[in-house]
Amino acid sequence: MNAKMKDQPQFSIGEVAARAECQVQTVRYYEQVGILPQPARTEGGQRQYTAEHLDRLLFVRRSRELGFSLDTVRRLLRLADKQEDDCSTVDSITTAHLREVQQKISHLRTLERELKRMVAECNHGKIADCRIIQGLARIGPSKP
Amino acid sequence: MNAKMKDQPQFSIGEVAARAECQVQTVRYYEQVGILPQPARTEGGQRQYTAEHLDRLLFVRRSRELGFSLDTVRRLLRLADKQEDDCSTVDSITTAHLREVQQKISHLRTLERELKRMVAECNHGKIADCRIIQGLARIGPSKP
DNA sequence: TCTAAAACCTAAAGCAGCTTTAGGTTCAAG
DNA sequence: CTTGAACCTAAAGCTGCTTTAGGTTTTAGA
Repeated sequence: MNAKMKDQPQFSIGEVAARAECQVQTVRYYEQVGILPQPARTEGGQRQYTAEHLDRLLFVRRSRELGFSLDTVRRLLRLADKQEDDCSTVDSITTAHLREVQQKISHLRTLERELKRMVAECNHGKIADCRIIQGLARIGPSKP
Repeated sequence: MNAKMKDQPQFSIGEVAARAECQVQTVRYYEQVGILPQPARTEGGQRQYTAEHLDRLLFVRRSRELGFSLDTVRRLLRLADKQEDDCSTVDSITTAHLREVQQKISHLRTLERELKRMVAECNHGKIADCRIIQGLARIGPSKP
């Protein structure tokens, strides 16, 4: 068995997109912004992906689903390629992202409480008396 | 006292922006997209806002802080102007938005759990053995 | 073998909700 | 009267794709 075997192109763009559960255009977009390397092409100019490309795309999609920005995904990909490096950077990137997620949650919970209160206060009458509209119109919390 | 009194222009764009705690450019942007009406101008062409404009801007900012889209803010503003209408539409817009916020929270909580698990599993060694990277590289949950 | 449809290609614009940049003009204080 | 802060417009930039327009290639069936 020679080394060529593992390099044989195996997937069209439609196939990798389906396996990664994303759109074909998204795959092209990732190539365009340098997240995915340029694959080989057929004589007619169509992209041919290897299993390695697919793995990389799956990594990207999974990272995106977890809410990492494309820029962070780029950093994670670079780190993933340095197998012998220490994983502390990966750890701190993930921890930082976790904290961002937690902050978003707490912000949304504040909104949730506020919206619930507004809905609860609504007296279902005319807009002139609507507490929701009054709540929106009222001056913000930090006004002296 | 004549009716003119309440129409006297009172604020520059910098003043309304400061009171609404937003940027000057944001105020101009709202005018551009039809969220705020065009104010009078000085001879030199600078915008002059009335108290009414300011109220409207405060309404917009407060709605935005609660996460309503600009399009929804437009609808709320239209409703707010129809004082004698029933407020049921306002109620349903708010309730629908509350549900969206709750969905976002539950999505973020899923991410939070996942990220926490990944960070906890990290063994702080080499990237080759990093469970976080492995977690990102692994095939998604719905693969047979 | 031919043909029609499905899948692919590029380049550019569009979405939300602003922010930033560039290059001026007006206003208010000293 | 000058200077600097605040204002003006128009257009581009941001994120992460999606959509549109207008073609070319591949593939499955007759």
